[in-house]
Amino acid sequence: MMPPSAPRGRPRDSRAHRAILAAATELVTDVGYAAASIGAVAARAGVGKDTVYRRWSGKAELVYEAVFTEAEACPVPDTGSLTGDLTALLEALIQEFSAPAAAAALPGLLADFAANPELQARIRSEFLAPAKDGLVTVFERAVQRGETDPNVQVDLVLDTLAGAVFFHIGLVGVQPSQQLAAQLAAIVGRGIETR
Amino acid sequence: MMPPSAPRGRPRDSRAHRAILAAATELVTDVGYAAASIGAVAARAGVGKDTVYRRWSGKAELVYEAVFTEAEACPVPDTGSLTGDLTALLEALIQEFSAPAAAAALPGLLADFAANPELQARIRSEFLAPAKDGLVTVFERAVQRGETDPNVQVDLVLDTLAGAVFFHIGLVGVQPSQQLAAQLAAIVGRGIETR
Amino acid sequence: MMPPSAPRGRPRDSRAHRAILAAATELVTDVGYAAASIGAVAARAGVGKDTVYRRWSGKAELVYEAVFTEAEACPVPDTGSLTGDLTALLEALIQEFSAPAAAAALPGLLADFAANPELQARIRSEFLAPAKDGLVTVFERAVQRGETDPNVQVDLVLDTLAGAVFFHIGLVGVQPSQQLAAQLAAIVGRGIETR
Amino acid sequence: MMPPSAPRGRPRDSRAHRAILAAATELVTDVGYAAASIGAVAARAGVGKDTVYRRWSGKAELVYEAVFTEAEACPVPDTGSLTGDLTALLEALIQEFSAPAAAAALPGLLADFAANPELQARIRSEFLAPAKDGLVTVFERAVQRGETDPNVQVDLVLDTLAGAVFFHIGLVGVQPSQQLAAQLAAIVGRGIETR
DNA sequence: CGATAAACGAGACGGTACGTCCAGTCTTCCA
DNA sequence: TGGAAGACTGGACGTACCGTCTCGTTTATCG
Repeated sequence: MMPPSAPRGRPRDSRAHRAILAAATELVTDVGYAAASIGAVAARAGVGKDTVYRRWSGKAELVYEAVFTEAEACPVPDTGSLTGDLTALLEALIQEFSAPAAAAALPGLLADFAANPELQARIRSEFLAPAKDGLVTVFERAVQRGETDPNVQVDLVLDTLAGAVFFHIGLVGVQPSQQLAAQLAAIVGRGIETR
Repeated sequence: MMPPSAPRGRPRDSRAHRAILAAATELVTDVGYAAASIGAVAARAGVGKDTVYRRWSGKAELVYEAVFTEAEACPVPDTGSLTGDLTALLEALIQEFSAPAAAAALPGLLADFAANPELQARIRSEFLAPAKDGLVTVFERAVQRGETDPNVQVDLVLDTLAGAVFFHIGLVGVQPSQQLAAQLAAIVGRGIETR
Repeated sequence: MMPPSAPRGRPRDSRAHRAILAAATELVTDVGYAAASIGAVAARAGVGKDTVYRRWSGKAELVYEAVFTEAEACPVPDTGSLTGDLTALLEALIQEFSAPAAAAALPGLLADFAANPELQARIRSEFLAPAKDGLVTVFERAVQRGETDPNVQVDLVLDTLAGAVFFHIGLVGVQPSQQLAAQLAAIVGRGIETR
Repeated sequence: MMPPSAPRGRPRDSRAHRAILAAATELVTDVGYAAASIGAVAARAGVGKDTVYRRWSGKAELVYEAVFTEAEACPVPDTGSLTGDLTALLEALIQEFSAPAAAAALPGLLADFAANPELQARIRSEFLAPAKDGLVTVFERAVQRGETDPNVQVDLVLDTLAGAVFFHIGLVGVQPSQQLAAQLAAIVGRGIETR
């Protein structure tokens, strides 16, 4: 096993790292994803452009990390019912997507990810991974309770929930109502219940 | 009131109009939405840039019209059951979204629409309008059959269906399976059925 | 014969052309050749960088045209003696080389020309062409007067005179004295006289 | 007076010194002066950039030392005639200037020296110093022989000879002919002879 | 002998300029 | 007047160097 190779040369400055992420978040929130250029992020962070490109290969990767890596560590909900669990999951998803920076970044960010085959693969494997983990756990419990049967298509349900929230909030620009999570959970939950 | 105003001077050339739309469709399909510039569209159409800007105010409007105005005139399905009708609607939607030009254009196009308040309003009023009309009719019939109750939130269901298809095809890049429409219709249809 | 081909499209703006040349001359005089960037020239001229690159392919070409194209149209001197004619030619050369913009530009400019094979050819054919024409005429008259013989190596003499002036003024940075032209003319003139 | 002060700390590595000079010479010969960056020299020498900057303050100083410090120790010629001595001096100068590394470096190197007041002073005091010493000696002998008179302007003759060779070889790119030294010596020698 | 100090390789740092591309507008000639 | 051509200003792109700095490591002298 290769050890992480002796780290030679001057180590990267973590203050610069954080300053860039903060600047990216602010800039996207202020002027939008399309108008936020890497040069402007670097300038606001008080950093050279190379220092940005050394860490991220483009705007999409940078903004993704800046906006969607607060690792919310939200515990998988366990309300006792499938619909209740889905509602809780959706509430977290809605909150994440409707945060100012996220709402400003999402459409352009997803477009850039979708346009690049290498990044496209990361949409499922990183973007949706936490949600999927939660969803799998919730389904396992529901199967044990007999609420649903084991061969539910988790990926399809995940795309449906994420797509619904993204379209509703990110594109159509609707201010998410209090009941949104419950309403979506009701539709999808009942749609996959046994019987 | 001004009558349609005596069309003074040389009338616009409809061949140019069609050439531009065709060039836009080809270019988006070939190089993607982001890399398709207005200058390149004009050059491929054998047209000056101004001739494009005189008719459309930007890439988003142009590509929207080029890719999504084949007026599919598809009649509202009437299969006798809510799930059947939804399946038919979804099949049309999936076919539309997975056409080469549409798949290439959608993410970037929606991002540009979402970023511009003026265009954002048109996502619902134009993009989704035909689908919504069909959905309303289908629901009316389902209410008459007693399959569902009258206060279904059409817009929410519409966002869910469109979002699911967009995420599945446009972003994650999944080749749409034969059963996709039926599977989605089953989930959502059962989710809004009475009882 | 191809006519200059119908000049289609918007013609180039001669005001921009002149503004760029003026800005280049000023900037070279102010900050020196090395520190004068094309971007700075464009900015000072109130012009986009493309407008510069559309006309000149690099800093060397631009500065050459800006600094050395005042077509001095100085008539070939005819003082009656070889040494007198050479003195007059050298006075013109010294005046040209010691103008502020020229003195600031020359070393770097010649270095850039020398480094590029394509430009290197132009040093003789353009830079030194007017001086060479004058020198040839002066020699013809001297031959007729019997002062020198016909097989003088004009190019070598030209390199010697230009090199001497360039080294003295351009490199060593000596303020050219009043007698410089006469002194050089005396050395070189006597060196090529018959007997 | 401070003695050379006990040299504390690790002494400089003379292998690195030589490796840098060799790398600089190679690089200038291979890619030219302008394209030879300090970073590239350091990399080729297997050395950190600081190790270069610790010894030389810039590319000009480094390349000057790399290319023009073979201290050729050529003895002042003594052929018995002014023209003969000049020919010998010029042959040495031509050989020095037309060596591959020197020819590649000269124009850019002189431009950098000329652009920096501090370095400009060194052109005469270092670059031309050996040649000047020889020239002075040659002139002293010529005066003793009665070939020329004592108030010859050595500096001007030096600039003329060096300028002629530089222009002929360095800029115009002429392959130096066998007779070049003799021809130049003939012109300048006769030009400063008594009578 | 251990402390101290400088040089070393590597490479990250804030900057500046590069030359290209595109946006959206303007200006010319031709039909 | 419409249209093709193409020049216009402005600005972002991603790359390359600049000269400085900060690491961990090595090699010397000095107390």
